[in-house]
Amino acid sequence: MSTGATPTERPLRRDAARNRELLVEAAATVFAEQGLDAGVDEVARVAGVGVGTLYRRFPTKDALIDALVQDLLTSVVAAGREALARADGTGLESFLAYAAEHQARRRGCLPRLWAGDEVTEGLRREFRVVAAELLADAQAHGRVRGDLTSQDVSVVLWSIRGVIETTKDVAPDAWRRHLELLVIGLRPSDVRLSSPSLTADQAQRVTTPAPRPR
Amino acid sequence: MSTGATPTERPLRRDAARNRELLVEAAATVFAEQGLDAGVDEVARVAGVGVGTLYRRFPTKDALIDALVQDLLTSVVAAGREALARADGTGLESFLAYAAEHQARRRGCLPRLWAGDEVTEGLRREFRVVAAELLADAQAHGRVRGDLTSQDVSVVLWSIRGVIETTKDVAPDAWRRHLELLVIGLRPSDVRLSSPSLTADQAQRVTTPAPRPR
DNA sequence: AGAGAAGCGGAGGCGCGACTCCGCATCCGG
DNA sequence: CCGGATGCGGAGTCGCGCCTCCGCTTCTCT
Repeated sequence: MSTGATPTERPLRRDAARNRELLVEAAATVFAEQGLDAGVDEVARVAGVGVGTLYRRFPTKDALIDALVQDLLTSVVAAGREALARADGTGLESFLAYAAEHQARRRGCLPRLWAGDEVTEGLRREFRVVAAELLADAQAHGRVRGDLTSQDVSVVLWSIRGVIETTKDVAPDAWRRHLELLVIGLRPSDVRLSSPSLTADQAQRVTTPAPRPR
Repeated sequence: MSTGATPTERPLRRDAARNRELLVEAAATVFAEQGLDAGVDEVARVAGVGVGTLYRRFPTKDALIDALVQDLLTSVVAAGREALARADGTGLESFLAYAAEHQARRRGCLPRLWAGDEVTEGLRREFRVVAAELLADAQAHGRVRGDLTSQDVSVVLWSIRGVIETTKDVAPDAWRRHLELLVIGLRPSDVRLSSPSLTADQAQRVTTPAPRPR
């Protein structure tokens, strides 16, 4: 605990704070439009600041991307907690919709959303916890199959990611119908599943690749 | 017609033909393990040839990737035709399984599978045709919802892509269970879908981005 | 077996993109 | 209203990865 990681280190001058916002916003836009290998200079240009400014606030391009990932994961986890509070079995479904919606909005950082980096790993852990609780709630109310695991919930979002990344700007809403079909598939049914779920261990390792190759 | 594009231009010396094979194989491996921005030199190294050899056979890195895409699309389309020949309504399901399986095997080129390049666009067109016919067959036998469109079939594969890319080496089979759930969702049901399908036009534009930006 | 075509390797060139540096501008407490 | 601290910009550096080039090797046809 103590003075964790993200907390305020010092107030940051007013203009500087504003520039930070501009940068994050610009990064979201640029990466969404051109993919993660858009140039850093382009992000700075769109934000209307110099590259120097960018690098003073984010020591590295990766750090900038991580900021986007943090934004996204934070609001998704928060939404999950909220949905969970209803405790009426409908939380899981609306959570999936919410999470999908936000993945679409912040599609720029999707390739890094589930792919490692210890900074954001804590948030992903929280995500897993919330997902498990939402699933338990939905199962308790008989709204989804009993043989689902919390890993299956993650997989749903990974699949939505595929749809979003493929349909990109042409049809930014294509994921909606897909999610509807998928949710129907999650409902209790007498069809047995023959393939095993991911284990909790595997699901965790998916989000934290090996040591430090990249 | 005439002497199309892919057909034999000249027999190619035996060792050269073998090297070409080695290169494609190496590319599949390397790109699968390290992603598409693995170095060209690495591919050559794994294939056991020099970069010069690689570039004599494939004028550009993109051309090498396209070769992988062609491989994949060709066998998927072929499998689709075969499944269609059964004409008993089960073709769609086994086609999806087959296509998913092959996407997993050739996961190195997934980011380019559905993303433009006029060379492979012809194959994607064939894919769309086969998918539509398989869907019609399945619907005629009452095995899937009547309100599905052939675009929905494509979307299923795009979503599988997301699962494969995310679970990568940790759990290369994770997509199986997901596909099972998805297929259940495709079955006829009394739940109405509230989101519209992609239009045929949109689905086509997804696979052929703008002019020549990139 | 010999000749010439076809193929091979890998050292470098070249361009692009992440990051650094430092003289100048802007903010804000007294 | 002034001075020092904080922040800014963008030209330049550096490394990396795609691709070229050319002297040598290997195949194949007679």
